[in-house]
Amino acid sequence: MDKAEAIRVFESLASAVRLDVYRLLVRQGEEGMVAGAIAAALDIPATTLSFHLKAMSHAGMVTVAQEGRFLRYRANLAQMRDMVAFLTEECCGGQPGKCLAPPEPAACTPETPATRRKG
Amino acid sequence: MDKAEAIRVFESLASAVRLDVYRLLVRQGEEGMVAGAIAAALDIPATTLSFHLKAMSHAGMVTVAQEGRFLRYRANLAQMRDMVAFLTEECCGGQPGKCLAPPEPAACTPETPATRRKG
DNA sequence: CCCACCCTTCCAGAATACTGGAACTATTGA
DNA sequence: TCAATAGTTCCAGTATTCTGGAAGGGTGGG
Repeated sequence: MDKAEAIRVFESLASAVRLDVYRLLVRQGEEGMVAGAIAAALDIPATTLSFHLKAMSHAGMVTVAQEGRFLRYRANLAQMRDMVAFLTEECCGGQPGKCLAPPEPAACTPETPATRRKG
Repeated sequence: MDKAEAIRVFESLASAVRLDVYRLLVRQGEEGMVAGAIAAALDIPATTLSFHLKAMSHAGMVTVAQEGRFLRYRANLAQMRDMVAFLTEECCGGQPGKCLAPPEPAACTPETPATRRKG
């Protein structure tokens, strides 16, 4: 991820509407959501939502797939992880010792039991 | 970190100027930088820089300490970690299995126990 | 084909953010 | 106290983004 893309990612999350959309899609997981359903769930006019979805899609934070007349949007978690890696890189590159500690990846614990720790 | 604070954090990183300032401060580490030095390094007018530093400070992304006539700014890495935790929480809360895998904390290798908890 | 439907793009007005010169406050040194 | 320095706030002009109605492009059912 380069600087320009990182900026687009941050812009994708830097407003209440966009953060709401993103969080909604994250909660939906793989199922994602059709544009109209997002608009209904968040009570946003279609044009306004489309404006934001376009920006988020351009930033790679969401993916879009056509299903007949519908457009299904999904959160792209890989892009978020890349963004975190970008920030970590920023940090560690100059000051390894002062970098982010691996704080608690256990909050997530996807499938590696080795990463488990105290609750 | 609540939603409003998260938005401020993202706004702090969503422009080239601010991202440049933040990265510069990260590279400086604990030493930080005085406002005038930042302005000189990045070739930004004092007023413009002050505008952005205020926003970043309000978001908690940088800290400021007075040293005589000077104001020394430092990147607040703890806030960035909290932001990452906020995003992770978003993700894991609804879909633990599909959450961010612990990608490679080894890229950092902090191993300083002092950096474990946030200050 | 034709229409209903879903969503997007177009566009203009509103709102917000950015920029930087001038003035101001705070601190230091003489 | 006075002058110089560091940085901020004030303020205006400029630029950018956001908003949502109207119109347009695809898609599927009849």
